[in-house]
Amino acid sequence: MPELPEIETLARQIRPRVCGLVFSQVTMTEPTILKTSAPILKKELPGRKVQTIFRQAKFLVFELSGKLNLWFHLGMTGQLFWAGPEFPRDKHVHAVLEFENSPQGLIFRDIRKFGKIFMSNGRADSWPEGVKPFAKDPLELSRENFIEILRRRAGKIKSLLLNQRVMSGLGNIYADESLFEARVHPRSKPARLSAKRLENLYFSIRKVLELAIQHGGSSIDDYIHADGRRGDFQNHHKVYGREEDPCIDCGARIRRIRLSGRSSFFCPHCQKF
DNA sequence: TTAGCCCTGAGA
DNA sequence: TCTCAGGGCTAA
Repeated sequence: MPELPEIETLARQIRPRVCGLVFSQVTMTEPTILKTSAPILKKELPGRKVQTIFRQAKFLVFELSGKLNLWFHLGMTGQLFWAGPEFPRDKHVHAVLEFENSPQGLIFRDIRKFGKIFMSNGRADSWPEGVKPFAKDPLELSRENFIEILRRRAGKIKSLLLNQRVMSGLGNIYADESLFEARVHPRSKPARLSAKRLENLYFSIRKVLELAIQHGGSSIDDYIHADGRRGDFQNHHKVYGREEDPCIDCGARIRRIRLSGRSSFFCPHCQKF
């Protein structure tokens, strides 16, 4: 569930706390989370300084001294937060990253274990081995690029928005919210939508993402901030999770359909093909 | 393009 | 005990 706004929020919160710190000790208890061997990570991280932290697609990337980079993907239920030794190490805590001269460290906790930690060498923006590069996100894309990318694809608009090789950053929640904002039906085919409507969708996506970042993301089940607080944007969802509720615009009942194996919430009256 | 898989907790 | 939630990968 952590999508672009949630990862961006985390990056902004973790950056001022962690940049400049030097890793001291690393504890890994769940091998499936780690896409780099635990012994290598335990050996490589201590002594390295965190230089920058940024978001790339739905990944949180730490650029370290000595041309080493640490990539986090939170999957569905992943949490990365700043806590001291008093925080209970329950069975869902899979990694603890500690720093020199700091009583607090970073805890990686993930109930469903869809999250992953990767390591890469060289430039911070070069993708880790074994990860097929993700596409640009809608905040990076120009309006012209956005329209061109969608127009040359077959398939339904919602499925394309969820496909991280088409564009990255959107997940089920923000795809539904953006399509509602643009009044576009999730089963629409982009090739059949006018340039004007695609342009409208482009600006709707950016508006929804930026508003969600301002609200610190959405906390539905597990997503929390680096300090343990929750995001607020779930209170502003207009269609996601609102099946049978009245549309805030026209009063029609919000419907739910299955698309790409995911629930899609939309207003059958407002959202047109 | 779609189905199934990974995974766990919540709710029926 | 069964079903559902879904990010991203793989196989058909």
